[in-house]
Amino acid sequence: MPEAAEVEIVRRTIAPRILRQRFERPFTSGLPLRNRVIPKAAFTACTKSPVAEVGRHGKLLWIGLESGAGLMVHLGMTGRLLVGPRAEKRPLHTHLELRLAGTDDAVRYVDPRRFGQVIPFSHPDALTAARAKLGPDPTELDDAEVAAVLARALRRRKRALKDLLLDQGLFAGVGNIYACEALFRARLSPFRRGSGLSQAEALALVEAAHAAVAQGIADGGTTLSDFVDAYGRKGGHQQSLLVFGREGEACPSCGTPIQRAPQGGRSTFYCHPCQRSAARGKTLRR
DNA sequence: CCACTCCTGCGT
DNA sequence: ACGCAGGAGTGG
Repeated sequence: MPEAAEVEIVRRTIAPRILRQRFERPFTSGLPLRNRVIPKAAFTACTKSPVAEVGRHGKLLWIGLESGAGLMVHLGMTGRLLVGPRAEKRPLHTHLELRLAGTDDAVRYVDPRRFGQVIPFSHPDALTAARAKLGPDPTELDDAEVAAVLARALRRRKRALKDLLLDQGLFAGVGNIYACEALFRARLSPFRRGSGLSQAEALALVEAAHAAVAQGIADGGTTLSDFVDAYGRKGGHQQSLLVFGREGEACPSCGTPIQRAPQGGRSTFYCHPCQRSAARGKTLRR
């Protein structure tokens, strides 16, 4: 559900509510997240010092404490990070609750499918290690140097552009929605190989990924069914999606019906005429 | 590259 | 009843 834009909205809405606050009295559901059960005791280090930072890199969100300990959060498909009155009924599928000391509020991690993760850490090295596996975040792709490096990296890979966009080691935070949107914006076929791109095309794709995610953030994120910010409010970008989820609808550019095709086990939405394979460009199917 | 896994919920 | 879902990992 959440890609970089949605996670950024969560970060922005939760940060002012928890910065300088201290957690206490963790509650855990005891159910595994991504097949792992985290014992409640593992969260006690998170109750010793106040929140110093709420950060994000791609889809990875973290809450850093003054002590250097903290929590990494990955929302998976259906994860929500909510803040609100602890007197309110705990939502179904709440797997972690941390009360905010001296207030009536609590932070809750809610995740029906349990594909997400909440990982406590006691030293910031753990965070550094996790971030080291990620490529640049789309929000930093307006940096000309970062964009050029990434464009060159794209041209060295043989995989299909759609797969490359979903590779978190290349574009941290681009998921299925924004990958489709970026390819449409750049007018590139999802099935083309990275190695077939010209430098200009590769750069256009990087810029399109940046623009697509930036628009998603400006619109408060995309809510297809699950996404909400830390206050439980839905996003608005689903109204402005150009191709994602619009199979059969008219392409906003040429009017041809949008196509859907399986790719890498997931759905790719695109406009066939607008996103042509280059005349000589090798395509992976289609 | 694909198939399959982890889960719940929703729309047809 | 079945297919599909914004993610990510594994194993072939």
